[in-house]
Amino acid sequence: MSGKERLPVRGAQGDLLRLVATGHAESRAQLARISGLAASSVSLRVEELIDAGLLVEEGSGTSRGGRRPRRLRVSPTAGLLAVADLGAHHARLGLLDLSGAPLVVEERACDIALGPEATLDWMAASFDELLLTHGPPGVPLRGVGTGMPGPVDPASGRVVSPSRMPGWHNFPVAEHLGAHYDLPVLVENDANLLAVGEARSWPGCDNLMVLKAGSGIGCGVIVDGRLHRGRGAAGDISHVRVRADSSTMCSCGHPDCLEAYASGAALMGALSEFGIATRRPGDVVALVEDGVPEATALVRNAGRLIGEVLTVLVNFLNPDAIVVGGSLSTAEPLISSIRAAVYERCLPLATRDLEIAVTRGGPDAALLGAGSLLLDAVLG
Amino acid sequence: MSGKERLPVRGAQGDLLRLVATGHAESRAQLARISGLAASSVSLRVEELIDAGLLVEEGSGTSRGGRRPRRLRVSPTAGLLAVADLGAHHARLGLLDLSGAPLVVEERACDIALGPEATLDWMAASFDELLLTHGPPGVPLRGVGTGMPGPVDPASGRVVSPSRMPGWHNFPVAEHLGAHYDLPVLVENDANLLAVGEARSWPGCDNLMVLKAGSGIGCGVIVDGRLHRGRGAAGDISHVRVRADSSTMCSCGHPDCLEAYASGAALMGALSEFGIATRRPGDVVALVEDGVPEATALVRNAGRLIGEVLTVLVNFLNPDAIVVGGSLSTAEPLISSIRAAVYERCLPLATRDLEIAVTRGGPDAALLGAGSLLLDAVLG
DNA sequence: CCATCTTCCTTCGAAATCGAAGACAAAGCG
DNA sequence: CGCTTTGTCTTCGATTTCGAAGGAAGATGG
Repeated sequence: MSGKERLPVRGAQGDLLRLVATGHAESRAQLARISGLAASSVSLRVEELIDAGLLVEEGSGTSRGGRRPRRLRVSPTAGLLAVADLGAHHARLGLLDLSGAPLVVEERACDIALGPEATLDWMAASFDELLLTHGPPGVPLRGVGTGMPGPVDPASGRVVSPSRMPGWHNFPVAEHLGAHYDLPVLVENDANLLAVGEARSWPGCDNLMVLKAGSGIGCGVIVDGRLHRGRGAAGDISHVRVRADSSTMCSCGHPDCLEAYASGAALMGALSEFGIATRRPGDVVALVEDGVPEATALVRNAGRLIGEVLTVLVNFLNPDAIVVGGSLSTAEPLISSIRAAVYERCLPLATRDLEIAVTRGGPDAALLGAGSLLLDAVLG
Repeated sequence: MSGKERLPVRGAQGDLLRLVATGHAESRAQLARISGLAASSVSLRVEELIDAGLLVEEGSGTSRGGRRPRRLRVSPTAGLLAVADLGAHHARLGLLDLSGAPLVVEERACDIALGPEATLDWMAASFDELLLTHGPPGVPLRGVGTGMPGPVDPASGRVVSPSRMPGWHNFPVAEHLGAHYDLPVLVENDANLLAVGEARSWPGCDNLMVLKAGSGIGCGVIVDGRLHRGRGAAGDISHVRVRADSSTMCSCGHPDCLEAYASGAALMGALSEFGIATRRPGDVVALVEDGVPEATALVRNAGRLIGEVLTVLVNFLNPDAIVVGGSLSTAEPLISSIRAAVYERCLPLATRDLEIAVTRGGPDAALLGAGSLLLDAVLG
């Protein structure tokens, strides 16, 4: 593997490179405006970055009434990032260039129940394979990152108290991956990565709640443009008590958690009581689209419960938008019931300019989020 | 009035002065560490600030094994801030020096129902009086700030849709005060000011929820060390739906809002149905301390309801601490029921290091918060 | 086509910042 | 006491950044 050399950027150069890489700026003038540096300083540093082969000039942008800007891009040869989004039974793996744009993305079957060592070694092998088949020769790997379907302590890179990951509790994921690669390693909760990825598609929205509705219910929170982690566990909404007709026990030991009614797993369980078999949350969406009334009713109820929980959070956080992602997000009744509940019950002041919408970032949003966070680590 | 001259600080000088003023640093070495500037640059700028009469050296600090730092303080002659915390029937008014330390604080009766013009003119007159009687001669006023018992749009300085402030909707408070003083003017929600003030007493806690339990229920949110405003309305928890035995309509038009059960006003109303008359939320606390069972039961129930709402927010925001302030905060049963509800129902991961405590900042915390935010405006 | 405007980018001297080296001042310890 | 350790603060030359001015390149509008 060719690529243990550190990126030769520091200080202002790193800032500028990051701004271009993350898509916040694509001309010298924009860089000057956003970074706060003087235009002359920007020109100097950009010159150096181009000489170092990290940036390239590529065509010119559009202008309304002035000289066209010379568009800047991160050089395709500047480096690669290997990123993954690990799910219970499958993982998305990809290579990104240093602008965070994907070169390859593949979805592969896997099984996290095999335990951390087996899964992470499989992941590393998959990365190596991707690099071999799709990595441009001579372009070094600069960082590795992955999302986990459970709580992560980002400082130590460990998974903590995951509910659906037997054998993973307290396993040092970052350290284990770091043994394969002597590079910056990022380990983060999957909903958080989704949130960071989505944030790129919502310019101007500095405060976002990004719901991931799949087998479980996760939520990533963007405050002031940055991922909010709290003490490491922020974003949990799945164990909020909801007002339900019946009374169901959640795996956490409390009754009537949101997760016990509105998660994909809960919906699948409820459907099986009607004698309807499903294998994954996406099957529930298919049933809804086919007009199966039991499925529609269940999804609608799930949306209402989620919406009622969001009500509290919307009044409290007053975000710019709520974004719904995850495999259940394509179920139209889910999002419309969420909308109805939120708009009905929240303060007008909080919903005045609130947008509630499905993912804009596409299926690779979480991978892009991983790239975005990794860039911060790589461009120190 | 002596004092329309701008503070002659800009750029790095302002940053350094702000760090000393807010108490984040009190020596050159600390300034260098926190600001990120080189020690030599810090020394240069500090020299200039001392020459300009804005900083003074005062004694020396403590050291464990090295030369003692020369302690820096903002000069008492650098300027004054006039701050107020407006309540429904009384206001606290004070003068602070530029380190945010109070020179005088007074509590005076007033009535916001008289309308914005009368109230704000009264406030300005009170400020002038304080300056005349307590302001050191020759020390200029640098900024004016006030807290409002209702939602505030901080950008425009207007009060929006206040529930208990007839005649104030959309009134340009900042502009009106600005007509008296040609100075930076700050207008902010009272719970937000309390939160900022409290944050000074919770070093190391970057994420705080500060509850203000008085006639109403407000909440200020500190995320990443800074006040979170969202789109301007963040922090509302009073109109969350709670699980109550009966069904009560709230003034906002929805049933079973937290405010309808747990606010000081609601408690007073409930007590009057028992034939117990109270005039202010503090009277309820006195009844509790006297062991009046109806009062204790009501307060305990209020705490439980508040705690259940906080449950959701704690899991979501994962803060370092919940601070309870406001006139009801001294009622012991309130805080213990809040604690019980939160610790019982929240995720262990979220409550592991969570502290739930009453105000540390004392009665002037909101004024200190106003000072803190004003400093940011003054030391631009 | 030409004057005019806007925006982008560079040039160059002035100013701010950095960083390494060292002076200064105390605490800890034999 | 002297010696080491730790930490604070200043000096000074090298580097970086700033900002004003102007050149470059295109849009706009007669």
